[in-house]
Amino acid sequence: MPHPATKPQPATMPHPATKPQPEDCPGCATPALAFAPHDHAHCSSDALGRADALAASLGLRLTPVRRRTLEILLESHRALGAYDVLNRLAAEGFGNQPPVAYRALDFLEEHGLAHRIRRLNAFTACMHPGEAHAPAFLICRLCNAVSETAAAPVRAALDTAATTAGFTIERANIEALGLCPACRP
Amino acid sequence: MPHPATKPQPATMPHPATKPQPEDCPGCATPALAFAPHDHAHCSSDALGRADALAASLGLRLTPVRRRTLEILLESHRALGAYDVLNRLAAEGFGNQPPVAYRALDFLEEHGLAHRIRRLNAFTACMHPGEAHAPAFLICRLCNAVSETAAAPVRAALDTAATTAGFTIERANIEALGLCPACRP
DNA sequence: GCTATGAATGTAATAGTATAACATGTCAAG
DNA sequence: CTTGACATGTTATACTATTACATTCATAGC
Repeated sequence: MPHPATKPQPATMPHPATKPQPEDCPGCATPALAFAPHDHAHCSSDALGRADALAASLGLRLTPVRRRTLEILLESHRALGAYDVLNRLAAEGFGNQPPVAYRALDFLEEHGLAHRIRRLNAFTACMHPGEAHAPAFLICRLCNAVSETAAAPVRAALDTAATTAGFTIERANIEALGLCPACRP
Repeated sequence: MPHPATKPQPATMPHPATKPQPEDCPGCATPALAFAPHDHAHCSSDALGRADALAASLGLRLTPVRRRTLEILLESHRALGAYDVLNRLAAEGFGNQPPVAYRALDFLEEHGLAHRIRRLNAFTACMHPGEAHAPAFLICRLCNAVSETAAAPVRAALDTAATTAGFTIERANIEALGLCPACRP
């Protein structure tokens, strides 16, 4: 049973990052969220496991809200707005004010368990926490699918440019907007 | 007279992008805004000239609001929030509702005359409009200085990664946060 | 000239995103 | 058991951005 979670999620999942939402996008309407279909339940629990391990080894406090927030991001497997996350949390008995979501999301981001996608004002679970990686995001402008790609070479090029300017990079956001394979004409 | 505009601007200029604003940052408190001091009046009028030329050659309508918006960005030579721009425009007799600023800024961005810096929710004039270029921004987290650097190699690396994923990049935001030369310990 | 047309602007109202500030609770070290 | 650090809950508010509609302006065609 290779793709258990690959059909349209229940009614529980409204939208990635709100606005332009052609749900009928050829390949992206399939909620498999990277650009290729895959066993999401697997990669999800996998990532959660690594998050637990990372928290244990670093002494991070992956409290209930934080862990649940991460699970929510992993389950939906797409970029969620802070208020989307908040609604879910509130429905499950956690606080229902914005700081609840923002604090959890900030924590996750700070420790590399999630990423913030500024173009979408949204957050997404990191698919390989713990590994040193400079994430870059490919965002489909039609279906809003988001894919985190390895960007070591990109980051290297960026570091070179920065060094030339005497600038020291601490964090970088690399976000590309365009068309995913499924949405391309 | 090499640096005509390099002393703290009048009281007219409140702030780049609001929040964390140590004005006493060693080198960045000097309003020379790239990381090195330079003749800002020159590069500013230079950029404006190129914008005019570009508009003429492409048949763009660089109307008063739009041109003035660009001037405002160039004058301040830093990243300005939409509402910063709006306040200035309103003070000069243009409309005082958000769409006035957003429309002008969107126009400028669309035609490569300005860039949007998502990390700061701010906008900055493009320093070399017309030239095909993939801009990358270096943002100092202490003084908020923003520098646009040439990022052709960065963009090339990103394109490679995207192609591998079957993704077609149309636009990209590359933003690095860190320490500028003047703010480095 | 005169008007039809589309683009640009003005304006009001509202939606969406994020943070400050303070109170309360929890847990572990001493 | 107390202290102190961190985490959470909650209120209020600030900041960013868009929708919708009315009006004005420029231009091309008659």
